[in-house]
Amino acid sequence: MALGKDYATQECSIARALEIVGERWTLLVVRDALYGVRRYNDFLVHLGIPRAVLAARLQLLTTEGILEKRRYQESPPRDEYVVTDRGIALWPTLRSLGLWGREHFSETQLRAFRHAACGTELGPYGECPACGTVVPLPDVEMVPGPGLDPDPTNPVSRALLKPKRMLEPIETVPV
Amino acid sequence: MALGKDYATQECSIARALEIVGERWTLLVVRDALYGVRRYNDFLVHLGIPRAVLAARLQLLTTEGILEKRRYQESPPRDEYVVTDRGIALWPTLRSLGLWGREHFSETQLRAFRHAACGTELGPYGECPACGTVVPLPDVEMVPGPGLDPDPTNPVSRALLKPKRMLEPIETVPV
DNA sequence: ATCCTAGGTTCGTTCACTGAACCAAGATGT
DNA sequence: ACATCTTGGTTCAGTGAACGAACCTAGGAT
Repeated sequence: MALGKDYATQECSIARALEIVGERWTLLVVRDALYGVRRYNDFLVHLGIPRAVLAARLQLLTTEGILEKRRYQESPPRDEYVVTDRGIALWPTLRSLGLWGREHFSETQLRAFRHAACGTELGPYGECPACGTVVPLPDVEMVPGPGLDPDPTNPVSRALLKPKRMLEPIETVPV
Repeated sequence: MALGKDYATQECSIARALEIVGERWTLLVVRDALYGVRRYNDFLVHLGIPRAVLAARLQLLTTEGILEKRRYQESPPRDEYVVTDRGIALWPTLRSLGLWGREHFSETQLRAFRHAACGTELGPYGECPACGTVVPLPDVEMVPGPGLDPDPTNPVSRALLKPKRMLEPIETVPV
């Protein structure tokens, strides 16, 4: 976290983690990356984040090894940001944070996460109650919940209305 | 998060959660509260946080039902901030965030968490590998790890050097 | 009468976030 | 040939939050 002083005096790995992902917007960028968002403009329209801040966050997440900048076409040269294993490792944190937000501050469920192999909704720790194992993120399927706006204006939210695997790139359909 | 605009456009319980606990310092205050820190001055010296910011965070966490302001003596009137169930519910999030920070950005283990009943170190989801159950926070014992400064200057860090139960108030010994 | 403690508030400075404008390289349309 | 569009940014003035030092208050203690 970069507001003048950091948390350096904190002898604590939570503080270390927050130095990296504790700034405003950062965790939402990672969340979107786990959802399959990869491109600058998709982050931009989905998050409603100022362009300069997005550029700074993508830069920082890349240098910290949470995202990886990767050329996906040569002409014109275009890069996408793909989440790395280090970013995927943030999934339990984001999952439990979202669970907390839903249980304490939300009325309806916005998204559900299921074990793609058997369709069972995940338990609080990301485990499949039916299979009894913790489901790796590529095997998690995200499905829209009842509280989600059925007709969002931006194409990224529309792409995220369809059930999809986590990490799989989103398919934005131009109008 | 209160920087002009909020995350209101985000239809996501992660964003809701971050509106509450996503501001700078907030999660560290909650962490300290779970560790057993309860008093204004103890938060102050342990976190090195500006006084005004601490007052604002304690206020917000209280109105959001994460901490509870409670009079602990009448003369002179003194209040302490005790973490509520809603705050305790943030433990899985903080635990996984700390685990991520340690695994990816830290060399040594700073603190270990054990099942007080059997002494077994907790697994990644806060479960006791020996007992096979998720350990409720009052039954978790925090013990200092090898990476911790053995002779910190402030009394709160000194109090946290001793193994102790989570949530139990810290015992600061005046010099 | 003075000092100390706990828990704040006030205030000027600094710094990050915001939003709008601008920029650039390559593709595409006419 | 020229303008326009798309993608992925940078620049910049204005604003609001964080910082840290100083100050304040109520009640004990010396």
